[in-house]
Amino acid sequence: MRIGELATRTGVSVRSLRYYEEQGLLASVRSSSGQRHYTDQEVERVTFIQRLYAAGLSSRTIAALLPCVDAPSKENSDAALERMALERERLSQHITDLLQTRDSLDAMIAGARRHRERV
Amino acid sequence: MRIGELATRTGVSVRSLRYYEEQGLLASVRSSSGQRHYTDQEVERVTFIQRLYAAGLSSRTIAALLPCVDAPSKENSDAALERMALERERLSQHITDLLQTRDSLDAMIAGARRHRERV
DNA sequence: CTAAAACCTCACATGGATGTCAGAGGCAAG
DNA sequence: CTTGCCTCTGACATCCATGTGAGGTTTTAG
Repeated sequence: MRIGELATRTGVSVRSLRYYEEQGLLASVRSSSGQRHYTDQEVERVTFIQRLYAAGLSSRTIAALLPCVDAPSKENSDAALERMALERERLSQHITDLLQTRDSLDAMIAGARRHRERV
Repeated sequence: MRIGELATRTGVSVRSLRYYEEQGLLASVRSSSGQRHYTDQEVERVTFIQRLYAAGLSSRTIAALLPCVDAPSKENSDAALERMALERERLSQHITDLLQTRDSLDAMIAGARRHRERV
């Protein structure tokens, strides 16, 4: 498929897909005229990239991890393993924070509700 | 206390504190010479603001919610309640996504570990 | 064959929170 | 009083993912 279809399938803008390629996160096969072509596999990969972005990882970090997903090997696994564990920890901490924040929000909401009914 | 102390106590830069004030998130009492002064209360408030930032809320949104924390009233509670519920929902969704991402990361890590031991 | 739609590259713009610098004034300790 | 640190405002810089537009080629549909 071409880039437009990948974009609509993943919900990611064409611009972003090109950016991912520029950052080394996403590969494409070029037709003789220079147009990018992708396989169905890439749909999954793009959503995975999006997920990592949502987890707060930067392009650089994602670029460092992806090779390990693609082809786990001695060279990359050692360094990447550590990095993944690190990011996993950061993510866990972040989730904990967010849960706490949600509790705070809930308390705020409950407070507002109480106030409203009292009046 | 003055701004420097608030900064070190909260771990937030002086620059950011001034920015919060500019955005209407944080108030200060000015001395005759124009220096900002804060009470201990503000320490808590700053960390709360940080928490909301970490939850992905923007300054605008935070500014819209905070009045409701400060002084719940008929005027603000009605609109803010809805907004809070909305943000609460967004946050919940985000947490769900992150949990999924963490699972993916765990799978990646497990894969790398397996590979390493196999070799 | 032609027109519309999709694609290409390059480059500049945007937004949001923060960093940083300059120039000036404030305040406490020696 | 002076020295050194803190603070003030204002402005410009930065990072990063994305948007946007120009100018040009390719593909597709009629």
